[in-house]
Amino acid sequence: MGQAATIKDVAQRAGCGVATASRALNNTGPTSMKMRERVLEAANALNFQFSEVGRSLQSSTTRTIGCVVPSIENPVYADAVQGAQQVFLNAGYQMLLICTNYSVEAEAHAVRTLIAKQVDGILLTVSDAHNSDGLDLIRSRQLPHCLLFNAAPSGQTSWSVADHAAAASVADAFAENGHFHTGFLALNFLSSDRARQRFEGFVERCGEHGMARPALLEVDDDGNDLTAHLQEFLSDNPDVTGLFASNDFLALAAIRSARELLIDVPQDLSIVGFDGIKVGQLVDPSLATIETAPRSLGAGAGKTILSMIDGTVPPDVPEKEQTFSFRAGGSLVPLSAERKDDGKVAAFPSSDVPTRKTAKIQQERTR
Amino acid sequence: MGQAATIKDVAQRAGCGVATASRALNNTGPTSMKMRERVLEAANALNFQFSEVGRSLQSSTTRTIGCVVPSIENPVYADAVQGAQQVFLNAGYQMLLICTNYSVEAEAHAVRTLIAKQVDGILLTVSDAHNSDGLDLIRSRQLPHCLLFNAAPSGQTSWSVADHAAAASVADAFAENGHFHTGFLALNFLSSDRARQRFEGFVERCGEHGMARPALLEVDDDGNDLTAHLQEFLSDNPDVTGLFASNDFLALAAIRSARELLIDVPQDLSIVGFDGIKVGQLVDPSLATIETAPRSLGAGAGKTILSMIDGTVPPDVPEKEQTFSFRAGGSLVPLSAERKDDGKVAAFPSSDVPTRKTAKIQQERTR
DNA sequence: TTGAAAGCGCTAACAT
DNA sequence: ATGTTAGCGCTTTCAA
Repeated sequence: MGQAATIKDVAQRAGCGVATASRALNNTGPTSMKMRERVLEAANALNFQFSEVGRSLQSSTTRTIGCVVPSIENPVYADAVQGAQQVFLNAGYQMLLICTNYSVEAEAHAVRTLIAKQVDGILLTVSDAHNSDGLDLIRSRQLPHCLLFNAAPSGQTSWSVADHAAAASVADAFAENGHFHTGFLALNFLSSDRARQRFEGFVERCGEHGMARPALLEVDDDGNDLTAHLQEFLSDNPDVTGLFASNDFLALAAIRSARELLIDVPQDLSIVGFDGIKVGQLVDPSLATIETAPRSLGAGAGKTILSMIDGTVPPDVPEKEQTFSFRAGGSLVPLSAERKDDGKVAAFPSSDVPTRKTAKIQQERTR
Repeated sequence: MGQAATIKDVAQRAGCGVATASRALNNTGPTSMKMRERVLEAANALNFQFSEVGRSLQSSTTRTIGCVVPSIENPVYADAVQGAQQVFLNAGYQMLLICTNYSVEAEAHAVRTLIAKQVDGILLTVSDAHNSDGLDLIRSRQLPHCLLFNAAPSGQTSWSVADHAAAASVADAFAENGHFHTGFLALNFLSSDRARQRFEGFVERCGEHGMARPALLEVDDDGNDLTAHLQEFLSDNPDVTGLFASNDFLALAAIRSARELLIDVPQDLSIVGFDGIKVGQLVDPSLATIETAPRSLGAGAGKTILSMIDGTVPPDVPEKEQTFSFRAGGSLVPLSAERKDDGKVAAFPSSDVPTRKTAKIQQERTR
């Protein structure tokens, strides 16, 4: 096979015009049995394949959908992307994937690229859905699009986890287990509106439970020296008995770091994650976490885009409460009697007043 | 912004011919300062963006590369894909991603689709590199391509782990630790030439060490009832003290299953994985495994494709020995004295003759 | 039932 | 320095 055959070659070999060849190959318009066979045979002989580029130019449609996510190294995005990709494939669409590495500039650039490529729609997760150049660009072009993981600003569809409510349910879990002094561990806090939502939801519900205001432990690097940060954090906040990590990887890393510091999880410190990645159930102690369904979200968002493109009725987004569920695990246990202090604290303003703590705890943490 | 502006619109507004507009916008060919400015301004005013489809049709190049992998739910592929994507992006190429879910039919279909989309190259992992319709299709079109993870059939470039050698080094590790009766745990054995390579390499080296022929435990489902399979396997092969899983997820699942069966890992059963995924180091016991660098493989394969496209000299593929390294971990320890039997066994043929075992072990396994 | 031709957006060869 | 035009592969009028 030398150069790729075009429809012209097929027509020539079949001894007919290109229009006839097109009609025969596409089953569009009338064709005599005889002609049809000759064309099909010619196409076969030449190993003919349509060029989608030519088709796209003339139809101004590419059957391609762009997908922009921060990183598929995070299984949450990977699963979502794959869910969407599957939906697209079944509908005869292909997916152009761009990872932004949590950079807003990359987001905007990605969108520009996708627009240039004439994608029929864009599926994307942005850093901040309320302030995104990428999104603005898409809107100005009125391109079919759907947010994924980001809560939609207003009236727009998006497939996302109810981060605020989910995080609140973690506060509930801590409260039920007697943990009133908690911490929130976050990575990429600034580059993820999801993490911020989770923090807010967590803080708010903690307040409603009369718990101390969660202390924030923010790490920027890849969590390599998390151990040092955690140690400092715990010595700064000796009352903390429960830690909520903004994702499961961080939670797992925190468990490891705690182990290094000879802090027993869950006896000395309970830890809860977020996302519900597979390995969370394989480890010991198993990870208490918020279980989410990234693959379904991706698939749903994919279907939404497709329906925007062909004008059919879009699938219903799940109810807020359906987007997550608390999953119990060995990493969260009731506060042991010896670690209990006087329980609930006063209102938030006074929450940073140190509460009583036993010598034993101090010892355990510093040995 | 209503309909997307074309270069014609820009030319019209700038009061010049399309060629001039094209030259000005692309910095190709001569243009007077005055014209250039007017064109740029017009383009700006109209929010003009080139249509890559038009460009592609005329240049018969799409600056798009196809990527076909089994599934990005597996972090190994996800990392590789992201590594490649990054390389492509830096070179101004986009990536069309198709996941095959380990189906060979999907592989061929994906390749056909990518050819129709006129991709400039294809990066792919196939089920069996020595018998792949997808690969044949690509070859018949003489499309630039590069295998990823698959060992290349002959003379072809591929970026892959030296599975055979890596698996052999696992046999070494077991031997060093006194484990002479081992098992091999595999998933998707039939749909992955990698898994088969690993098995072969492992078996071969075990033979060289005078170890018993590894018993094969193959699971087809998603490893949900792995526990039952493992139990049966261990009671069928009571001598086995070391288990080599064909990937880290399986290894982790095996550890969990062992725990359910009240088998202590690593005291009663040592386990080694493959891939070196991140969480392996976060769990307890940490996972002994073969560490690989999927991201680098993806990036390397990406660079190879790009160099094939623009005719530059391709990067060197790493030496076999550089593609992996054994990573020690808590899941593999020396065989405890009480579990030791008479050590080395005879030659392979007689390896299925049951060897002596202490009552204690039996008891531990069945309690 | 078939074919000729226009045109999708762009670039490049050629002419001015 | 600039404009005109052909042509990339395809579909779709419009005529025949």
